[in-house]
Amino acid sequence: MHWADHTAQTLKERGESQVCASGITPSGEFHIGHIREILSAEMIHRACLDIGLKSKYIFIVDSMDPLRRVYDFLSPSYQKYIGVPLAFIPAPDSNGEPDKKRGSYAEYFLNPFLTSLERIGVIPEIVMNHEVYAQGKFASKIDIAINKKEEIREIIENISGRELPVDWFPYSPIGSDGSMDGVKVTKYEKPYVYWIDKNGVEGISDINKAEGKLPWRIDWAARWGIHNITSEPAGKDHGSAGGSYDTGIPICRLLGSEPPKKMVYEWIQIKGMGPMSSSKGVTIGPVEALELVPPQILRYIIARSKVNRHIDFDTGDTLFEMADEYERLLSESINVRDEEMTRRQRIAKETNNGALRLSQIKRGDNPKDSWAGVSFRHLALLAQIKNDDDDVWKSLQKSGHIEDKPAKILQVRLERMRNWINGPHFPEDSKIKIQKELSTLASENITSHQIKFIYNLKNKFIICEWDENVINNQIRDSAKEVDLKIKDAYLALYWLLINKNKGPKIAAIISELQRNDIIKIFETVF
RNA sequence: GGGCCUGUAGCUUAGUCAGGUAGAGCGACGGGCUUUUAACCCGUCGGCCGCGGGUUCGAAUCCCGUCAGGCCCGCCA
Repeated sequence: MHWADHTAQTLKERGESQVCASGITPSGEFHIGHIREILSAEMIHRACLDIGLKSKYIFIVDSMDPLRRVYDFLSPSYQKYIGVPLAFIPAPDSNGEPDKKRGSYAEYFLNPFLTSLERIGVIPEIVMNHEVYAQGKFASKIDIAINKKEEIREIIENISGRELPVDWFPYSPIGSDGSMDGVKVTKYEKPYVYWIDKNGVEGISDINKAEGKLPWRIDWAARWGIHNITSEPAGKDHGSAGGSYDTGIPICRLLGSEPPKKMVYEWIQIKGMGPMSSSKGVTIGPVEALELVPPQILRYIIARSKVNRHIDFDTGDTLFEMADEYERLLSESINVRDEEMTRRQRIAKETNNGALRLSQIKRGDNPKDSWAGVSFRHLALLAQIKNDDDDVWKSLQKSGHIEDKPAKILQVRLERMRNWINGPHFPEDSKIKIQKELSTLASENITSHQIKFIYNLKNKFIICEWDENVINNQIRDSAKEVDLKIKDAYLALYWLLINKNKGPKIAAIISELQRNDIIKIFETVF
């Protein structure tokens, strides 16, 4: 069974109605790792719906979280916003300067991410945490937290092993300058928290308004109750022993609600895509990823991996493998009869089908409709040797991949493929590089017999029609005339033209190149 | 120091929760397609399931120990 389905089964025991949630702090650019946070929860949500439970998926934006430090992409003028909730800070302009016209810091980073989410079919109910505070929904939790301050302190100290300062208080009011740093609480009289900030200014915060917030560990535990969250997968940073998940569970109960069951997912790591990018520290964002990869396959990368396995995301060979695996599973699903399968094979099939189901953009879409019918590798190859899309389609018709016109999904896929090939993330090994002259490696592998063939072929190439079929016939004729095995003839051409011992149809490559260029390369042999 | 996760074929892994003859893909190799392939089809090779012990009629699976790798415990998913 797929992990999301399994989780849904477990949740069913808890009740008919589920709320799956993710929470992310919009402190900077979103990246591919956040996709796992989102999709882990969203797939559980879908799995719940699929077994007939009621479920909703909410995305809580930690807009009330303070700016921690001045990040590299921010100008030093952000210094004054440290400790200020991200919802109340202006967004940076292209120089990293605060610019009030751009809206809030939180929304500035959030919005493009939401666009990406929509493209992978994730339409969450957005909850801006600062609004929840402003609506007074945190008030009762804040009140309990303050009244049970010592119990909470004990939980955090015992479980996390961390010692809290003597003047620790389970509520951080916003000071006179907007920052929560260095604000000391002096008194609590429901619903008012009295304080004195680091500038010596005294003030009052109303717990019914967004005039302060609960510290992270309590905030998280409180929101589980406020939104009735039943499932919230968390990153391993929160999940490790003594982390915020472990303290959150008893705190949530103390605040009067039943917490979700702990679920921890592993990180996505970005594997270097070759020496160039890894040293430059290129990270890949969801927007960028979606320009290369079809949305179903991006979802599949998350769906196929168990939550506790880390994922090496890279835009090189593994992307080929995952994409082709997706295609293969789609076309395979009718292979074996169920009764002929062993228990293990059945489990594997069930899990795979679950992954495919959850990889669709819209819940309920038939996975088969996302089948392009051509492997990534093959398309990558055609895209490189055929500059015109129509020639790609012709080639696919000829090879029997498609019957007549390419489906929309295939057209889009080719477009993305061209982006990938022309961008920095395409793996070197998969690139076809046309040689300018005979390489040393090639000269070591070409025999005198093969040189005779090339000489013969050159003379034909000077006069023949420049068409793929004609060219191919010339190659075969040439080989026969000098009594060379066809296979060795092709081998010679591979070595000479792309410096490898194998490759795509060589006639296709040659026909895409200029006659004169080919002749020139040939002449470097003699 | 505390803890989590992982270790199965050259590579990526399924199977571990509910113990019952070790599955798959990629790669490699071979063959076919009377036109080559990084297309397509067929086949072959390849695993002391990290190591040692225990429980069991039976262990990749449960228990104990051990080694190796990755990661988290300073609000970065």
